[in-house]
Amino acid sequence: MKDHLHGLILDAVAQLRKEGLLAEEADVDVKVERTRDSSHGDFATNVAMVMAKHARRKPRDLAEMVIERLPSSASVSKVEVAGPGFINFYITDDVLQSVVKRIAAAGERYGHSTMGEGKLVQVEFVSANPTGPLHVGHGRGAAYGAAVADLLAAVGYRVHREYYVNDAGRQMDILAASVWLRYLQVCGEEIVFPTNGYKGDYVSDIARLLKEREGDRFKQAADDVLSGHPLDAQPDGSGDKEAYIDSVISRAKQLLGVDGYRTVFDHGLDLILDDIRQDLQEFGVTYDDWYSERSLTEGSSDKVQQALDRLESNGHIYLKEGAKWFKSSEFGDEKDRVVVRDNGQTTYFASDIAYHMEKLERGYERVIDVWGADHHGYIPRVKAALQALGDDVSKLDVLLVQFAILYRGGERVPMSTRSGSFVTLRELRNEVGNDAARFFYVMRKSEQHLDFDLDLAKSKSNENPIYYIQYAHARVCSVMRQLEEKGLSYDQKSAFSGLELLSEECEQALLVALAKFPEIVEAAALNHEPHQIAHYLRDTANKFHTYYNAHQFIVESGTRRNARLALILAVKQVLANGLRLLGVSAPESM
RNA sequence: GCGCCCGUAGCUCAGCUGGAUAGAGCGCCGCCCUCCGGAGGCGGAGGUCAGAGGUUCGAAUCCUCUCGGGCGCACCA
Repeated sequence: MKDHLHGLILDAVAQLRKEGLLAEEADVDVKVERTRDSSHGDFATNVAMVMAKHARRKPRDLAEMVIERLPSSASVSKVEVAGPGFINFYITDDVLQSVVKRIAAAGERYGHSTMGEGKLVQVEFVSANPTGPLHVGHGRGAAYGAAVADLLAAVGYRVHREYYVNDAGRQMDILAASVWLRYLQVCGEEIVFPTNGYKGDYVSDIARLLKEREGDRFKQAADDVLSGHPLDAQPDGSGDKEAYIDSVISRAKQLLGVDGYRTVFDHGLDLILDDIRQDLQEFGVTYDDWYSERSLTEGSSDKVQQALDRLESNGHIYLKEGAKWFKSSEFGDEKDRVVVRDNGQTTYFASDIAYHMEKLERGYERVIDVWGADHHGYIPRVKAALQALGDDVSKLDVLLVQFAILYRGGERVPMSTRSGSFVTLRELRNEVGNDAARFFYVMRKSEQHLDFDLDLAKSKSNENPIYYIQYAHARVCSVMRQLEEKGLSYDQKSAFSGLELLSEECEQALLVALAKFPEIVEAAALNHEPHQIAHYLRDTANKFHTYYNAHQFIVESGTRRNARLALILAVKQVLANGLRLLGVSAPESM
């Protein structure tokens, strides 16, 4: 419809030019938008105002001139000048009501489009280190990333969902060491646990399972394991927890041997990864690929080495104090970054360069990374690396997700990862349910801090937006059940022949809302803003509830009854489609 | 100190990439069930869009500065 009107306007403008009433140039941005207020018609354009200066005429006069030259259209019932010079268009009732038919025909595909033309897009999200269960912060990334991916798929992109598994690196070594030390405790050794180890109970669970599976084969005497290290951090502030844990790790590697260490390491990794995978799946979040960091260096080709070689041959690497540095400052980063440490180990950043290089090699039209906002400082260096490699940086979009803060009884719920007292995603899901969790996570703009009110999410009342929307859906279902109980049935043919009966104000408002849905989905997808869907659904549910209170659907007149039922069935369809894009269920009854 | 995000109703937030009198929800006040689920609806009060400049027909929206919050600035991941 917008495009249709846009065409009409351009025709009129062209006519004005032909008549010499308008200069040739004037490359202006003509917009056709939905009006916010129905007293302004259905659509409005700003042509007259943006061209007024050029035409040296008053906006309102120019608007009149445009209107006079507007080709006639069967879908437009009225055109008028308003306000400072807007041209308002009124759509015919026929066009307005036809949305009901479109929705019935498209069903669960209503709102979808082919705008993306099947182009490949990759969305990488969550990608939390497999050093422990997901917590509520990861949950927001999961809900947001999944919604962004689903939205892009809905508008016609081919979406590849990926989780980057950091199955290498120091954090994982710390996990392996933590598991092993707990294992030794299970074996009866007296082990003082390192301050910097992973202290969560899950580590002990993993250790017990290791004992069950492997028996005593990894057992070593506590003295051999813990003696001769630098001092661990002490309550008085002395000691160095980092140096201590690193030393413990190398002792573990030495005592267990390559194979033994790898077995312990992978035992922990696999169990945690399985847990994460299951957690996400239960949350309705699935992936096409779990991409292993380790696979970048293992196997036939070493991607990290390739990336570094490419940077080096492009002259962007230099040596300083025994380490290899990437000149990222030449590409907008605030300073240069180490890619190979003086001990010969490549850094996490080096892996990330290789990973992003590899992503682009795979031929995606767009590569989207969803990161926690605390990683924002990392963006310039990754982009710098891609640029230095000669890749097209503009293909990479990094979306940041701010933290979610939980509130219970008006009080902030304390969260601290290291102390082991964090709230896991699973705990949250169990407490408020998947639907409320998915919805609350995306109901705010992603770059906005999220106050997650646990009491509200659980409450079954009008205060809770998720119940409000789901209730609207269930209410439609309930009406249909009621219809059946009265021995009546819905007749679509009759309904479609009587759509002109949908002339009540609240019916018109609903029709407009339903017609807007595809535009909302498109905007939400392109801007990566699932919260737009959440707000739209709330608004549409409200229009439905208003309708419900004002009018009876199951009325005597068959045609009117069917027309109204057609409308509320369309509402039901749109609510279900919208909720599904957010990963939320649309219950038939509650 | 430098960089990123954010300051809109008492509270939590929208504001469609510059448009018409700034919108919701909660809370507060007052109404609405002989009727399809009251887990609902309607109305009211409540705002100097943090502040100051600028850009233009027009600014909550874009630019600059100031003030106030959050986060990040490792040879850690």
